[in-house]
Amino acid sequence: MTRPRPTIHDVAREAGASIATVSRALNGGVVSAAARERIEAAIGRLGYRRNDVARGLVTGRSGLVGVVLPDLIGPLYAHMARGIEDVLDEHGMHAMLVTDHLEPDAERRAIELLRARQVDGLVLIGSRLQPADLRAAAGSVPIAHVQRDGPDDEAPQVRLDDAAGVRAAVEHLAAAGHRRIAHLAGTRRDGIERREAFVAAMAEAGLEPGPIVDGGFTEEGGEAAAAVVLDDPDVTAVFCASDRMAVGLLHAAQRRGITVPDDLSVVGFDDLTWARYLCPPLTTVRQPGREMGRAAARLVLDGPFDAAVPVLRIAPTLVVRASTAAPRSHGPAAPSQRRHEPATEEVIAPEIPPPP
Amino acid sequence: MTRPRPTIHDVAREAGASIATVSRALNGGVVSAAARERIEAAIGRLGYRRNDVARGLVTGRSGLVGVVLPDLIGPLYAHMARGIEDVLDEHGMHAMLVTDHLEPDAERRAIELLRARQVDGLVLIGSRLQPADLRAAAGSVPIAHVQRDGPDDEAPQVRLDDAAGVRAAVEHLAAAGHRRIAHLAGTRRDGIERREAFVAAMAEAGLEPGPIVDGGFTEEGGEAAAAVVLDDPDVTAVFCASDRMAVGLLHAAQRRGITVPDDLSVVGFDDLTWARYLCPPLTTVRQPGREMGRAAARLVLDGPFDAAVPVLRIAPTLVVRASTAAPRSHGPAAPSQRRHEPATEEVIAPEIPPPP
DNA sequence: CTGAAAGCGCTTACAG
DNA sequence: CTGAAAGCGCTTACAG
Repeated sequence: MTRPRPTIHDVAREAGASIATVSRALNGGVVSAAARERIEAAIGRLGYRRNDVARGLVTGRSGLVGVVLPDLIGPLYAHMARGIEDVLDEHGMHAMLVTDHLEPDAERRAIELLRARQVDGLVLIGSRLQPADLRAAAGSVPIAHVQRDGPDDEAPQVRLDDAAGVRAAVEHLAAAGHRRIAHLAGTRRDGIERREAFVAAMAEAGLEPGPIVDGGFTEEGGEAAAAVVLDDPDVTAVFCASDRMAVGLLHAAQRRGITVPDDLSVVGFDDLTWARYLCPPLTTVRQPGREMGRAAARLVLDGPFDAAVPVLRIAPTLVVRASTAAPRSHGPAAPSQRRHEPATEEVIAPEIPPPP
Repeated sequence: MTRPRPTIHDVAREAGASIATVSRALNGGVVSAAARERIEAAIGRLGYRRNDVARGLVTGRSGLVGVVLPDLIGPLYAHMARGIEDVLDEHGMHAMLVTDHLEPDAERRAIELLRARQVDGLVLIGSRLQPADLRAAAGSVPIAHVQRDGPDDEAPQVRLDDAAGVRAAVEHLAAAGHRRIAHLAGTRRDGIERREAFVAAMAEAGLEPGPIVDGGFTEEGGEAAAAVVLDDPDVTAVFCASDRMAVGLLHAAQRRGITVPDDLSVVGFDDLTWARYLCPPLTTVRQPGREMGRAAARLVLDGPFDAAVPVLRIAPTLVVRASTAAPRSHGPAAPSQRRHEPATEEVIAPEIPPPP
């Protein structure tokens, strides 16, 4: 059972053909019916499987796209990976996933490793490498970014339309009657974009932005930042730049006896798997990870359709659950919003403004 | 920038050495200091990176371990993958992940694909292939299983000590005073093991098992199965074979106005990321996915230490949160258990019985 | 339609 | 310590 695996030579001998003919049979080239039959029989008898590594060496294509992502645990990244696999599958290609845990050094190593394995392309999720370092590590391998964290480079990228998501959230809150809305912000590039979009959306709604506090995107950060926000008695709603911070906020509020949404409305961002399971179920901006992954994979395989527009924006949707309601000063909210009924949710796709 | 990548020949020419010497320098062989210096300089100038695919072809080792797992979305599988990567990293090796979405056909294809890429080993998570099919697909590539779903084969495997986890859950419930405990079961192999362990643990506690209903491990299944269980007025507690079924049960209970844990105690299984976020936070049996992945990776790299014990059992822990309390007939539970305070949790490591 | 030959980018005895 | 040569398992013009 542990005898050396059969090679194309073994098949050729067994079938009474040359290896060139076997190779053609394997790759759908022109081969007489008789030869094909003998070869297939030999393959079956020997249990032969082509060595794709050797094949890749001569064809110069590995059929592999390298994916470097922060981790596999965050459901958002996993969804993106799934989207990438969707389109690679259609092309008979496969993904090789390497995690970098948000460390630039690990990111560089991951890229070099992938390059040494001759990947045909690279999808980088949340890359923070500087353009020069990136190019040095990746050489001439084509790249597509998803939600790149570092400054733009020449590679095409797909990003969430963060501003549209923020606008939908703020409009939802403003329409419910909230006037003083706080923001828990994150420090990455998309956090900054969301923060700026928050200020802009508030202005559009004719409102002053409430307190803006950095929560670093994490539960703990959200919990710490919550203190500042909850001390402001005029704040009736908080828009968080991530679901993880929203959880921290929810805990902090509960500890202080502040009831959501009666005393405070909370909106998250991402719609992670568990957002619907929170107490109360969280109103949040859903990030379509799988679609973003699909778009990136297409970008890396086909290149951008229009090199002049290297950023492809994907539209998020607002998912309205039970963590938002009218502020107390407006009287009790409708009964349907008082119940924490996870089954009830409403999805709002924000209007995407036409590209400038 | 898109000029062909430099090869070992280019480096040799640039450094005035032979490719054999360059190869030795690259692999830490004996090379004069002068030569090594010239070679390193040449590598830097050219931006050379070794082609690991070509290297693998001659060494016969790819440095890759193939991992086939149901999906990347389930946090448990992601943790297992992380554990596998932990130990591969220590060995300078890497994982190639392929998902099969629980379809045997996809599993077979995944294995063949991985074999064609010359993986040095295979870790199969939840494999359901028959031993013969498995061997046919994998050839002579070493295999280690994690929580294998199909019947045992000759490959070493790591499994959760399901029975120990079930026992801890049942003892916890029995100690709280519950007498009639129902079980939501799953149909996979580990579901069956948990079901049998449930019956055994109830007997040990001197109790008749309550109703046992199949919920297929899913939220929907749990919700459907819950109906049967909730119709039994004597049932005061339910032990679910998965957190996902527990969520379904929680929803069904809420819809009927049954309060957890006041009217009903609920225990889950797995401790998925969001179990602590449920209403109320879920008492559950934590499956140490990362450790299980680590153990499997060691198994596939080193082989089993003792071929006579091909099943390595990993101990789970019971995480006590707010979804369990004394049954109502025992009077109101302690106040600390009435509050849904996610911060409060108690971890109980069940005693692992010595191997027979 | 078929086969001999060159070559993909490396490593590894084997001589020197 | 170093280099020429063979070979890993394939594909692909090039002749026939």
